[in-house]
Amino acid sequence: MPAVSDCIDMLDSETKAVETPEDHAEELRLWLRLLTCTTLIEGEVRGRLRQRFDVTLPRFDLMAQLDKAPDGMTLSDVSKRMMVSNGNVTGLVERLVESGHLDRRTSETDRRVQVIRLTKLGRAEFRRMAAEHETWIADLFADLSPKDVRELMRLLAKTKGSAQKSAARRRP
Amino acid sequence: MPAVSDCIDMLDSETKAVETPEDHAEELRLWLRLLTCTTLIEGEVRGRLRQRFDVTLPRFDLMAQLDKAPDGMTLSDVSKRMMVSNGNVTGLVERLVESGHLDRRTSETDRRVQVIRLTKLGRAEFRRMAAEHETWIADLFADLSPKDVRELMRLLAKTKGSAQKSAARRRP
DNA sequence: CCGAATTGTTTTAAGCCTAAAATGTTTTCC
DNA sequence: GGAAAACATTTTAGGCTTAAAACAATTCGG
Repeated sequence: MPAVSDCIDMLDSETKAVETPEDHAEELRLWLRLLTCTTLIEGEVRGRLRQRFDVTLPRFDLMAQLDKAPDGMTLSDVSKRMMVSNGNVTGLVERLVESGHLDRRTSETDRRVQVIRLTKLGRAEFRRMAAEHETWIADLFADLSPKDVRELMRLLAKTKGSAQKSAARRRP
Repeated sequence: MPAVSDCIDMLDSETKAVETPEDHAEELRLWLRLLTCTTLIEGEVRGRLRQRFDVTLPRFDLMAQLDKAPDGMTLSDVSKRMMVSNGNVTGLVERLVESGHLDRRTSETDRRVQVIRLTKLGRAEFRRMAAEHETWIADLFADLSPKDVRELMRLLAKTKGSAQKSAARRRP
């Protein structure tokens, strides 16, 4: 049987007339668990990349973006895709050009734009790492059934949508 | 109708006699989506903390750990809980002691150990931030029904367990 | 009891990351 | 055409983060 205060809360939330301090402990716990999972997996992948290939995770991520774009990408594109700041990409690219994994040139048609591509070396090294990386991920998620995976995909898609809407509300 | 190669794969995966290159594209997509969700929410929370309270996310996270431990924690405890390196905590604590949010003292019984606590100021400021933080999280997850939340919690618990097992397999 | 592991923390070196300001380029629109 | 807005990138200053090595204190096993 619901307590009186619960009924009042329900009325409030329906009428939206009064703001009562609502309980969001469940969402908070969900967020912490989501963060834990990501941190756990990310740390594991970071460590394996370092041990097996002596490469950092951000470098790998950047190369992964470029592998999907044979014609190259602009720094802005990369920055949006990776959801990191512009300045971050500048430095990352600098180091990867230095090590011979990336090729960088100024666009012919718009001199503001820098187009970057994987070099032959970069692509070869990335493919080699990516193949192994995929097995790590499979292993990390090994306990999930195909149905679990589908269901998680669905719920995370909903989560992503929800978060994007919330972000847009703040920064329209 | 399944292709012949699929049947062969299924036999292989049952008998475990032959290693065939299996397809783990779904798990990979799941991992990328998980990472996207976390990055999205984390970035949003980071920005709001900075705008509203001029505090960084790591500082907030550290204070959150200490708020749950009135008797204080050792640096190692904090490091494990936050899943970050020891050296990271050292610097973070340094800055928070400097700003008057934390109190740090050497343990009486074990002179290796540093025990840190929130100061009165630290606790007050944290509580103020935490209250608002909770509403942000609620808003970010607003599109999820209570059932969605429960289901996500369950699947992420399973994911966490799976990842921990996988990590333990590599580093026993 | 004492040397050897173990544990807790700090230091070091390098890289990652952000927000904000600065720089150079293109587009817009009067 | 030219000023103003928008865009792409870099720079700056500061903080975060890691792995590995160094240091300090305790515990363990003989």
